[in-house]
Amino acid sequence: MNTNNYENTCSNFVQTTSCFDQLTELEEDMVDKNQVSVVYKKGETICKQGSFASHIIFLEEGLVKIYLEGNPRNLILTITSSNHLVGLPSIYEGNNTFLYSVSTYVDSKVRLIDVNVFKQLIRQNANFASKIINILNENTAQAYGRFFCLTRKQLHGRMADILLCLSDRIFKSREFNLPLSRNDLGELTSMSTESVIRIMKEFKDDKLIKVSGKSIEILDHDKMMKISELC
Amino acid sequence: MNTNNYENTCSNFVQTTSCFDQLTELEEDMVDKNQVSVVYKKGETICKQGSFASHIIFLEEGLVKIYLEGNPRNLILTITSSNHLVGLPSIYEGNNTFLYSVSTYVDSKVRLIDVNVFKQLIRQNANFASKIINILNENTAQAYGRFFCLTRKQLHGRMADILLCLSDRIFKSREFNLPLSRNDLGELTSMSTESVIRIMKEFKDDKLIKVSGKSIEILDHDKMMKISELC
DNA sequence: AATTTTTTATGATTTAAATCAGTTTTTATC
DNA sequence: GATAAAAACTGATTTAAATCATAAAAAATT
Repeated sequence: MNTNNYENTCSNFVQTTSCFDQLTELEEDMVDKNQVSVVYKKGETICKQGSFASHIIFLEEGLVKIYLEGNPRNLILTITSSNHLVGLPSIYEGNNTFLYSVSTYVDSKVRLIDVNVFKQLIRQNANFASKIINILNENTAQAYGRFFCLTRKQLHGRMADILLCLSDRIFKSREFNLPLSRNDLGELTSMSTESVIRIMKEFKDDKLIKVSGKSIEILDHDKMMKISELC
Repeated sequence: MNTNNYENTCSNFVQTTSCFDQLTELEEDMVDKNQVSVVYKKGETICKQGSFASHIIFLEEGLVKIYLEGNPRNLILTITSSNHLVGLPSIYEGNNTFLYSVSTYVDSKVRLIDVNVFKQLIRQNANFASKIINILNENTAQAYGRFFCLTRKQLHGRMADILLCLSDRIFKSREFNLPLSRNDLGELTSMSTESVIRIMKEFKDDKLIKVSGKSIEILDHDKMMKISELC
């Protein structure tokens, strides 16, 4: 009867460019003049938890993981694709360091916007601030869902959840080329690489997914949802 | 060498009345006219996840848990004491339902503020919005810390973390009367009641804490910190 | 004060998932 | 094209922590 309704928790869905629509021409100019574009190669670190947060990161193109550094294991909070803002919690007054680290899964292009410009815009433009609050709240909802997923679901549920999320939210297609290793999937689902391999094999044997090389296809979306809900 | 620096993750520290200081007299009036005071008895539910969020909750006095409903087990996101705002994620446009449930550990007094008034204030007063963003970011930082705690630390580490948090952040004293049962502590630390009892006994035997009835005293704060960091 | 209910406590057993140890396959590099 | 390195895979073993079973103590109710 009562299932756990926390699915697709690895990433946000809505794109977050809309906040910039709230700016006046003058304000847009201010953003333009206080930002730089940077290209990162696969595997590079965009920002490091604890370092000074001088800028907000806008991911123009690419795929990144946002994670808390841990010993011995990191904790991935989200994976984020194109057109999302990253590092918003850094605008918190009284803490000018990054809450988390960000690194790339694939070659990625970002715009770095001066954090003080961002703070200024929030103080002077209430509509912009309102949109930022929306983004923060959306991020929070996603984090809570993922929090639930990782603490309450078992291996199969977590694996199903991530695969559905990759399909539905990141690649927006039943079939996709996954630029992640089994080890990456382990980090993402908070399980060992061996468990990832075993469960992927089970899903494959049960005809829930089709795997060939880096390509993954979701064959039975409904059943995957059920596994994600119950396990 | 490299320890995990996520402690005291069960609750926020900073009190959040300061956002109301940003309001004009007129705006304060608007808040006053659109709020009601309600008293809840111990164990009562203040709001239910998924129900319509018509108001923001300001906890004037009491102690509450904020949690995600789960089957078979809930997930406590935070416990919150006096002078904190609860339910801010409800101001997210496009989702007018509560992200989580809130219920009381002890008799509590709250002020319920109309959510539309809140949204209006955010749109018209950028300084108020800025303070709200600060609160949201603080909540996020706390949630991430707790997320790490529950997914990466083992039983002893989680138990030490919660006890320190109760001492440092909630009761602000080495010794305190805990209005929670061992079962409640289990829900809070994401472990079984039996495990809580066993670990509490170990801590007691090792002279880390002193327990008599509902009273708990932290005897060795340093060692507790170390257990929280490493386990 | 007696009885019921709840909470705390303790030991034995089970279980989910990690770790370990090793092989095969794929990818990268010389 | 040969060699090295990384990634994928498989089975056996270990481990952390839950569950189960039961008892004792404390609190609540009659």
